[in-house]
Amino acid sequence: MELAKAFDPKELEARIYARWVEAGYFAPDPDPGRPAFCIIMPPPNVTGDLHLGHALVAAIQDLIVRWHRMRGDATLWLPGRDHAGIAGQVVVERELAAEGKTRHDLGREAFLDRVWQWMDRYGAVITQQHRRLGVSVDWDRERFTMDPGPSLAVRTAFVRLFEKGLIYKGERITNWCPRCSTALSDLEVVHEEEVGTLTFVNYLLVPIPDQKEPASIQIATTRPETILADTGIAVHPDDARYAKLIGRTARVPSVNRPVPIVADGAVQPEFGTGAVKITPGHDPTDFDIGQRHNLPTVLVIGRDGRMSADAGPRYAGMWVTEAREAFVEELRSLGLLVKQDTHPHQVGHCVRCATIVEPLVSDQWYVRIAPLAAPALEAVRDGRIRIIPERFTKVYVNWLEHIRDWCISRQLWWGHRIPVWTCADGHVFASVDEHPMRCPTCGSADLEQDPDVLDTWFSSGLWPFSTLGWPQDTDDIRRFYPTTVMETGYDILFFWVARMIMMGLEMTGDVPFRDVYLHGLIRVGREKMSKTKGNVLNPLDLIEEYGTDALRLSLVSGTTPGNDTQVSAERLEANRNLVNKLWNAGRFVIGNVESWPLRDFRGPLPVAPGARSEADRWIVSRVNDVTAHATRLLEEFQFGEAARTVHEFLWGQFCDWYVEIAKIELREASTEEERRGIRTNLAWVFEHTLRLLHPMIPFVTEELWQVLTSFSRSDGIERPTSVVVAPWPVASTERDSAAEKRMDSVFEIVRGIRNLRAEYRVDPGRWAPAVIVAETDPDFYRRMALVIGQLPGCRLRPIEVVDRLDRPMEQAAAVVVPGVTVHVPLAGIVDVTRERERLVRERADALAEIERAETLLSRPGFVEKAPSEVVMREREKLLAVRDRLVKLDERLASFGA
RNA sequence: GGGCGAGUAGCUCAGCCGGUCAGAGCGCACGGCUCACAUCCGUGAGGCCGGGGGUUCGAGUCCCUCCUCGCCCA
Repeated sequence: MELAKAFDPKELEARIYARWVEAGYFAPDPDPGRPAFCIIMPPPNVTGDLHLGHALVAAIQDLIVRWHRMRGDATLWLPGRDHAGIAGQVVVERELAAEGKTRHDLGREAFLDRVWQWMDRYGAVITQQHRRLGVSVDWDRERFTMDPGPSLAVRTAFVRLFEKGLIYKGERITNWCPRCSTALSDLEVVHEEEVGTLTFVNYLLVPIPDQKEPASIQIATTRPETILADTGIAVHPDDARYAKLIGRTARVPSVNRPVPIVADGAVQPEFGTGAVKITPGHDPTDFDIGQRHNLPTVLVIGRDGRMSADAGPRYAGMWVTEAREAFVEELRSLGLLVKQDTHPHQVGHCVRCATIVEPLVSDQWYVRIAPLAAPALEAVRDGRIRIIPERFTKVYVNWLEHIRDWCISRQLWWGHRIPVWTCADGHVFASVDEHPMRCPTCGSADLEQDPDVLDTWFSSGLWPFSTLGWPQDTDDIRRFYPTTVMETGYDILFFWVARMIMMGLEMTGDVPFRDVYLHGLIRVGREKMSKTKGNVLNPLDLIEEYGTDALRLSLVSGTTPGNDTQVSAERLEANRNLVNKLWNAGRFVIGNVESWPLRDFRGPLPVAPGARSEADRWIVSRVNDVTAHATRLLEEFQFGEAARTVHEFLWGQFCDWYVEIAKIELREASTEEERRGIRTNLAWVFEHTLRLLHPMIPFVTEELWQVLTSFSRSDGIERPTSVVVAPWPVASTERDSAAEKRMDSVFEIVRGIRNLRAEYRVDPGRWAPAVIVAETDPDFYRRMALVIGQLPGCRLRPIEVVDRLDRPMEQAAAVVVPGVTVHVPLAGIVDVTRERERLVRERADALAEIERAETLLSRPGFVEKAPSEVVMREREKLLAVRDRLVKLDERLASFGA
């Protein structure tokens, strides 16, 4: 088998993915005995290409899903797409605009046809992109929010809420986007600080004949143009300055409307003058105050963002900002303008188009949210749903405790049409039936459906169960609901996660998922990635350049739960290198394994005891440790740490040490039996590593796994046909601490030798003789001598191993570790003065360490209060370093110091 | 105004329940084409773990406080 010298992802990714799909690995195992594991993928908006954020979702979820599949769970990862509501309509409108048309030119039906065309086209693009990312989703269960199933779920949910009285229509203050020409929910308004103007205005009071009272009251406002719609003035009830004015009547400037001065606790006495104008028609807070005091509502701004006819002929038709200036001029001419101060304040913008949102009263559909929020709070508080990282629980709770009713109607064409009809006689009813024939009240067949559509997030809220077939009682619902993990970005905790929990509990009576894992946002440089900033990295470009595995590894390994993460060329390069390292380690292993008696994936291979060197036992022990460690980290959702753990094992232990040692042992082995033992161990360890890495880097691991296992296909034993469905490794043997201790000592010696050669600038090609004085464990060092001498950077030959030094070693440098001293007589190279300096330096280090340990051990309370293992470890350390000090002093003495 | 997060080697960041946790990658310096890999190998330099106070035998790791930056909510 010839494997390319460098890993080339392009050639094999598509081939491997196609095989996976064809083999049906991504469908959940039908065996009812297996535990069910399910993730519903957050459906990407079908408005354009996938960006890196989607790639992050794919990488993390695929990691979780592949891991569970390998653990033997019946695993379902269900993919989907979202119709994107406003965003979906906007992209098509933009396309139309390029043709000089608006949606009204086409009419509702033809426009919707155009949107569907777009959705089909981009739906296919997104699917293709997901395939490139290697997602192990069950494509047969893919869902689109506008499919018949999810649409039926939407109508069903709506009707249920409607009939329970939890959906109502009302004239309420609404966030209105004049550009999108639709209502928005509170969440779709983003507040940004802008420098505005605070305008102070005098309102004349209607005089009371006998009293000498102030003639006017002064208010402050950031929106003077809405004075035209004022229907009241409010002050704080405890504000002594205005106590006497409560109940009086003031006249609205310009229009001279008489309005009451009311007391309301919502007024902030320290803001402005402490008196505020009340405009229920155009301000949410004022609307509430107006409700409390029965103030009428006047509207002076229309849905197009211009002043309406009710603003009077002088202002009608003006843009709001124009009217503001003009009206201030009028105030000035009336002598009622006091002053204007600059004033930074928060201004709401449409989340989609950044247009300034106009709060105005309009007739919209709302979900009465309190009855839904209470159980949703309870589910998280009592632990039925766990949010990871835990700190977001507080954010979630805080939001739900202060939530307002949810405006769900949108004045759009694209989306789920509100399933409410009105008959000719004015009876209003909701119906699950898409085309009800008659009014259930009067039987009239003259029905008209509400023209509006629902907020996209309404259908998203049903996603964990609408995708599984709800409201029908399907096998999937029974098996996979509640789903197991909801994995998504923390930025849609409110938009989506909270609503799924509310809707799930209301509709199904059960939580929609057990664990919510929130990942951070991808940043490029300092900034959040966004199309408007133009810093969007296209994952497909990165895949072209670095390969899918490297991209995915960069995304998961750079990740800490809930924290934002940066993607950079350096990181991608580093991970591409890691993938290539694995590839080449694979080439080495595969090149050494002609036939591999692979018996059992779960247990350790039976290996002839004589063939098992300390190195073999050490690396097996390490595998078990890293397996246990990585598994635990995955269970804790610590994906980044898990990736780093396996990385360190692969590169820092397997490649740097075990492979290098194995090369030497293979060369030096005297029997074929021994060689087979080493090769078997190499293959065993490497195969384990491939499985540990597969959820993170599926392609390269699959390719190597296939080649590696292809050697063992002729023994008639049935095995997994892919690493995708191979079992997740189980740490099956105990740590071999004796082997680990011995090998650690070898590593320390080797590092010392390398350091010594580097420091003396010994010609790298030159071989030097050495004497190993092993006071402890001399037999082991006799076995290891050839290995030590041949490891990269050592070049020691010949090596003599003795258990005590019987002659003086002059002109030699020495590496001193506990129990062992390696003398390297580098005749003519070792500079006596330098070597003495080096030893003095090391002696100082040892002394410092001794002092540290002694101080620690003698500190009052330490021995009594610290755990005994810690104390023991420190004592051992102290003994070892003392021994080292003795050896160093002996060496120094030989230099006459 | 409330809440959250971050501040650790030149850069980007890990450090879970306090006790080799002072680390990784990149960068830098020096030396190597060693039969898996120069997308590599070896060696090395570099950090009062934002400031101050406290708890503890022991604190990047817990508590308080302050400073800087970022985010969310109102």
